[in-house]
Amino acid sequence: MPKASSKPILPTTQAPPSAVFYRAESYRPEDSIGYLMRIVLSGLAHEIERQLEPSDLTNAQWLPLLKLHMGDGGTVAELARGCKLDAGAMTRLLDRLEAKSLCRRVRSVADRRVVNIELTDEGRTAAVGIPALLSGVQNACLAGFSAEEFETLKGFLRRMVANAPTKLSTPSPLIPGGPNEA
Amino acid sequence: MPKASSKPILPTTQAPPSAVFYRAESYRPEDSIGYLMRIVLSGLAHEIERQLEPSDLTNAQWLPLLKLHMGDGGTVAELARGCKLDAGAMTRLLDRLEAKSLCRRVRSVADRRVVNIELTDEGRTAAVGIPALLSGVQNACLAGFSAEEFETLKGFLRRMVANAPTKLSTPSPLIPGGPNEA
DNA sequence: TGACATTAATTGCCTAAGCAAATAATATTC
DNA sequence: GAATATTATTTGCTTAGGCAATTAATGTCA
Repeated sequence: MPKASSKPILPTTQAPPSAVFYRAESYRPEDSIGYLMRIVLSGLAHEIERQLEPSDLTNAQWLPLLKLHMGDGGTVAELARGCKLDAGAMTRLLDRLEAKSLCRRVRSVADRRVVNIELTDEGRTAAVGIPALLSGVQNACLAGFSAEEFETLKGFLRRMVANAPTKLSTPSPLIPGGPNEA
Repeated sequence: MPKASSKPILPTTQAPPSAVFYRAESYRPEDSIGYLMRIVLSGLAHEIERQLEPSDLTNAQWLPLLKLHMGDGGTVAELARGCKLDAGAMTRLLDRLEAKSLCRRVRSVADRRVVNIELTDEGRTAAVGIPALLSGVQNACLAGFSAEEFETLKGFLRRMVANAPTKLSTPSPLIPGGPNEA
């Protein structure tokens, strides 16, 4: 028998322990920023999906569609990078978009490895409404916030992104090699 | 052929439009709080999963294990509610925990419909380290924050939770009467 | 008591995302 | 120029979550 977890979890003290806001002895999940952000995000996702219903899009599908519409990536690999998804996941996501006639695959002639993704007319129609939808949902989420609080919040979030273990955080921006040239 | 999305998305103006921080014309995904929170959360999840590796737990599995350890829910339905998961998802999650000998199912004698979930010794061993792990990861995420900024951030998040469309946000507290917002 | 409703848990079917391997096309290097 | 490396895409396997239907046990009520 493989026996799963015989040894306890190591503390692994890894990052600058500058701040000590949470302690094991008094830890309560519902006070944690992870828990709170999870609830906010799932609420946003739920509402976005609800409003997307008439256009037959899911919460996972609007981002690649929007990227395509903004001209920000036109191949599987570019879209996967832009949406921070696995290439395989993007392939299957595009399968579903293609099945709904929202986009089509066109094999590149310049480099026959790449597949260019093009929006269909239906795809364009579905895409144009997305920014308004996202704006509305997020504005509703920020009801009661002042402009200053909004800026403060974004600053906090950006600082947390910067603290993230340089993993999946941003495609390339602040990594050794070079800043965001994309 | 059903033809997916012939009609554009309706604005659906739904909530108090008190704040207008995002506009369709100038919408940029990477400035949105949803995008930023998604990056922070996925960074947290990634690091948690990395540190959970030696204990053979996944990011989806530590919460029910912790709930069980804290005595916060001992049946499938209670755990599903506490983790804001579908009952079916919880059943299968427990299948995987049970396969790793971290918990076991015990049919209740008082009400033979319910299944009581009990931690095994291995499950308890795996659970005790979780609060320290979560505290460490989230403290690292908050590196550079002052105590006051930390409180401000939590306040912002709680206000966004309250603004969420009373869906999935909190299990039941304020649903029957109506929305909690002013 | 007996028909009906409710609840708990499970299962099947779907979307979804990660990882690894396979395949095909292009680059690089000797 | 041929062997090798790299890149783009796809596919199989896994965990994961939502929704709907099913089954079993318990409550309700006329």
